[in-house]
Amino acid sequence: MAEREGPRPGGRSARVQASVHRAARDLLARMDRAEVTIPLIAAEAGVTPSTIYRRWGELNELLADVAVERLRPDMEPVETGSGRGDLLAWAEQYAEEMSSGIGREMIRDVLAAEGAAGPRRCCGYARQQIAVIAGRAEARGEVFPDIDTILDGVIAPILFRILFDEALGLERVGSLVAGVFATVERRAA
Amino acid sequence: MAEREGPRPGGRSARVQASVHRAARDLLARMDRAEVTIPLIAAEAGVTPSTIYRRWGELNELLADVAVERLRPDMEPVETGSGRGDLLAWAEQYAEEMSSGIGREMIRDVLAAEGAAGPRRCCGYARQQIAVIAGRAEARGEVFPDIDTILDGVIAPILFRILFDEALGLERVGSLVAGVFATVERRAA
DNA sequence: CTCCAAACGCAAAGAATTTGCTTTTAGCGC
DNA sequence: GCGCTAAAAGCAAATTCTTTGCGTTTGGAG
Repeated sequence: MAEREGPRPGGRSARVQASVHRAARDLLARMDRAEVTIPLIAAEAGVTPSTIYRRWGELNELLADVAVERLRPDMEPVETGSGRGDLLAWAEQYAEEMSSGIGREMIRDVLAAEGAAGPRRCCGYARQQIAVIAGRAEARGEVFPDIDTILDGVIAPILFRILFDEALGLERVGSLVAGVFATVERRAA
Repeated sequence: MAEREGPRPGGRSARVQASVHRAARDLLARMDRAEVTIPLIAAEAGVTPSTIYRRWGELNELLADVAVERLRPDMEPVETGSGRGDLLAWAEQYAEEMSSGIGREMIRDVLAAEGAAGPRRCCGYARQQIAVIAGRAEARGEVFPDIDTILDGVIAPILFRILFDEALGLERVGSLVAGVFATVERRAA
């Protein structure tokens, strides 16, 4: 589906990356995020710290890398029979995953890294999933909101509240979905 | 207006905090963000590093502290004659400030810190400013959207795009404002 | 099979962080 | 005013993390 960014699979480089990623995930699960250091991860992964420093530069970059990978959706949105139902189900699950403690931390890790590549990829993941739902809706001949409208009207508030305020409850997520549909349906009429 | 959180003004503690904040701001303006370290800030501020370590713990916390302070609005939203005009003007300025390089960095600094206190305060700043606009509109007897509606419908997309995608242009900000007004006006009719 | 470039390990040097102890300072009761 | 006290800062040693030079290993290409 998407092309890998790293080195060819199977090489030494790929093995090291995999074991470092796994070590980081394990340590994050086992101890407080503030206690995790590069030397620790290196020891857990069975490599020397300098290897990690040379590849990732600093802890934030590595953790961001790990977080982006964990944030990648591992399945297609469930089908409920209608585009609106699909979107609601997917958005509710998205909101729940993201507002969990671990989800919140992953978002922060992604945002804390240097460039904008990580956040963009995460945005791309959401866009992709919504595109799948939109495609199915279109195939059924339904009216369905523009993807950017959904990003602004549903995803943005969910993430904004998680990051800056307090996570939205499921019923508020439902209202957001209702909102983007109300606008598009009114426009279609 | 709001009570200070720090120690009493005028004490030694307050002087140290002020000089450290100023030193951090100066250094951030003068050099790359990745080059700024606690020992550097300490030297610039004329204190020992251990003072900073004891008070803030780590660089992120200090920078978040500085960023939150810089993000605090320093004036009331300008008056344009209508609530909608006020909101549009304020939102456009907000979007511009936040999407500038320095604004983006400050947001990231705030989000990178440990607790949720910093982000909440930033959200509170926006809420406060919007409340001022809403109050003026109400005094004129206008229909005006709920503050949370504006947070979700205008602020959230602005920040979401800055953080995860690409900053919105001014005309898109205008669309967002139009959107929340369309909904509330339709409801009022 | 041999060579090459990329990536890793090792270890020393350099920088940041932590910590115990001492000294300073601002506020408080007398 | 005058000490007294608790909080905060300075200092310096110990620890931990980060950077870097150099030799070695490894996987792939010719």
